[in-house]
Amino acid sequence: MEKKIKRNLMIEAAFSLFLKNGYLNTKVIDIAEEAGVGKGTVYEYFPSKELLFAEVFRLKILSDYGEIEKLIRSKMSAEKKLLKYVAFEAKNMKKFGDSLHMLPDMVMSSDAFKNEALQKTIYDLWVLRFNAMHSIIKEGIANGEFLPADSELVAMSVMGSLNFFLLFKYDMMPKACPKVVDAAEWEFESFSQTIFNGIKA
Amino acid sequence: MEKKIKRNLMIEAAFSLFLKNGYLNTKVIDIAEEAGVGKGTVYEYFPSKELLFAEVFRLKILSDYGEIEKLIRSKMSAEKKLLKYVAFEAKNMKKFGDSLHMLPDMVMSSDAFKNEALQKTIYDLWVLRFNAMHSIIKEGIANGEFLPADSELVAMSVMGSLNFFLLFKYDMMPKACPKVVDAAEWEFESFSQTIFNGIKA
Amino acid sequence: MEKKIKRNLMIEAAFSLFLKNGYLNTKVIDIAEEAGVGKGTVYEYFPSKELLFAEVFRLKILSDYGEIEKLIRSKMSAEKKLLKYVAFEAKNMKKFGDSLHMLPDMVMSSDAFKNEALQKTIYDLWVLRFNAMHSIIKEGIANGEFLPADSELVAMSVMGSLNFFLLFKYDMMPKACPKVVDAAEWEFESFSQTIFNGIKA
Amino acid sequence: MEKKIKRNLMIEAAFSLFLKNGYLNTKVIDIAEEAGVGKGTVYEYFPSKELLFAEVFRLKILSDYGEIEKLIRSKMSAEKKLLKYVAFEAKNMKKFGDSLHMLPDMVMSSDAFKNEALQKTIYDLWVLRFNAMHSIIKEGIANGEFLPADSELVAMSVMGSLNFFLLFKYDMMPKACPKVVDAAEWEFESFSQTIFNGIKA
DNA sequence: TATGAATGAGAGTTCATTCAT
DNA sequence: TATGAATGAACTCTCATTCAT
Repeated sequence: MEKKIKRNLMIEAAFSLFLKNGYLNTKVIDIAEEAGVGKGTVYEYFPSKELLFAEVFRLKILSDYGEIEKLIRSKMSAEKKLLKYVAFEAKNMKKFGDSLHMLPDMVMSSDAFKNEALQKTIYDLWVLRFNAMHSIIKEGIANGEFLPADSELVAMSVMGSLNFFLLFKYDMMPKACPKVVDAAEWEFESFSQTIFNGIKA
Repeated sequence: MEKKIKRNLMIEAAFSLFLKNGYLNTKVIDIAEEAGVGKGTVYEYFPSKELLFAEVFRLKILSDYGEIEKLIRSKMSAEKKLLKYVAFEAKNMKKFGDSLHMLPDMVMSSDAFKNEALQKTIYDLWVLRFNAMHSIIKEGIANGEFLPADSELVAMSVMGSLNFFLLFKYDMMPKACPKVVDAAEWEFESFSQTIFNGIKA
Repeated sequence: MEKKIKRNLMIEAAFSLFLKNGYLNTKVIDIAEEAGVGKGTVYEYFPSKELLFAEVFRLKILSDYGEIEKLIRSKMSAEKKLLKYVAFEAKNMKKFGDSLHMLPDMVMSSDAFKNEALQKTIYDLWVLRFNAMHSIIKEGIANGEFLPADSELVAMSVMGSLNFFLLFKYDMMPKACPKVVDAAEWEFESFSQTIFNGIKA
Repeated sequence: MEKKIKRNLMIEAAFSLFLKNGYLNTKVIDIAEEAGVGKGTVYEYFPSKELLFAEVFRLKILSDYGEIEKLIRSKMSAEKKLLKYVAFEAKNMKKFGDSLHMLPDMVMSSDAFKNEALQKTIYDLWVLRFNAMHSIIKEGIANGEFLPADSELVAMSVMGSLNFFLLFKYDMMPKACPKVVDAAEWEFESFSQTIFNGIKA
């Protein structure tokens, strides 16, 4: 039990530091100190910094997506599911708060990662999310809620739209062009309308 | 003239290596050797590896966006402009071929970059693209082609959709789930339909 | 304890090499090898080569000057104090033996040093020595042992005389004009006579 | 003739920069630019940076000491000669103005210099100065102006006193302890009194 | 089990000097 | 003769990982 606690301490420390400073700018010694353990101890629990990242990624990011499974299997309408999914992703983003340095490492496999398994893990998140979105879309098309179309294509389009909306809102825009974000108090519902109705008059 | 040629040689060498192996995995000596010059020569032309990247970014990525200005000012319908813009971005993606290791560095400012000017430059590309999309959308809404809505929100949504579509198609999906991509011969027109008409029946 | 020993090993190695070859001609790897440790180890104990020098300077040069305080506060006559001080400086010089390459770095802040704190430390030694000399002279003038005069001026004059005498005897002359030194077996007492009595008949 | 001018331009540029920034912090390209010539041109006139320094040293520092010869051979009293010599050295110091970074390189052979001939040249200046002082002292003792003593020892003592007085006043003290210098408007005559009369009451 | 001292491969950068033009 | 583009040896410092205690 003690062991589990110490392991968790390190996961949390790593998560917090990766988030705040990014993977490259977080040193193993920083993690050890933040967790209140010795540097060597990190290597008792994780084979390398990279695999520690993999574990952080799995536990702090991937794990949340368990909820999605339930959402997919629930009895709501596809539209309702889509709205819930959007809310879920928005919630995920928000929990990172202002420390989004990790995002690039999280959403795309940085070339700082040499470990192929880790690269795969990161890409797997995309598959997982894509599959979730895809099944909602497929269901909506099948039951007539959504316009008939290539479901994979639509899923990709919607997911892309969603992801960039979030990324833009929380990461890029604040850095690139702070004014835009402050000015617009975009609502997710409003965002959803565009998805649902398209842009054409 | 000679000097311009040698400079170009280095830019091309760097671009090619950054693209293939990523920024971190490309050493200055690699670039020098690829360009057929001495290591010191690289520093005669560029003050640092980071600023060489900045120049590669500016010349190989940003420069193409000059075309966009013309597109925006042309007399086409907003819908036509949007389709052209989508085609333009798709063409850009394609030119990277199969070597997309640089993409993460390109689309998001890697935490390997300490130079703030460089970080800004990368974010600026987002602003540039966003502004292009935004003016198309605004124009379409103004002339009744597009549904009335918050133009910034719609622009973001469409751009996100487009970007992820491209990124997915060319970078992530091939790695994460090769089958999906090979199977579906997604057409950009088809993609555009979803954007224009939404998904709701 | 072990740690103190290893630190000392490095200080001694650095001191010996700086002394023999000078600061610039001593590489960090040389110090590490001389101390029998790895290159990285040097950086575990000292933040930079320059700050290692600062530490060597502090421990091997500055520390000795603690004795001076005691001398100043003792109950001897000013003349006796002055003689003791001269002997003290001579002893310091002698301990460098024949390896005096470090002297220029020690007596004047080399332009190889960028660290301002280090430059200050080196200059501070001059202040320390000046102050010691100055208080001896002031005391001597006050109690009538020495001729009334501007005490700072006299202190500077005496100290300069002393320093160059030592420097000449041990560093410059042997290189510039070996014969002079070998021929003359200058005595410090004899030197002191000139200081005390002046040169005028 | 043209050639002589260009050579001089470089000497002056080098002198000025060595003086302001020190030998190590002056790059060959800086000298070339300051002199308004190409970098390669420097090497047409001087075999190396080090030997350029040697030339600067010879022309800008050593050359002045030609005057001394005349002083020595003149018919003044030894005391008068000594006073003149002190004034001469003071004048030399003053001409460096506030840019005294070069002093350490000038007065002691920096370990940045590998060239033995250069090291010898620098030490030779000491010999030259020592010999000048020595012959004045010897003369003074011989004709009864000065107290009988070991002339070499006295020469060394006086020269040291003088040198440090100047060095202290112009280089060290301003950096180490600016107040002392500003406060005391030391006069050279006053300094000479200490030399002549000693300090003993 | 926990530690942190020790390690050294590896990378970016500098700059005196060379040499083709 | 004058140039400045090209060079690469050399050096400091970083930090993930190891391993003796």
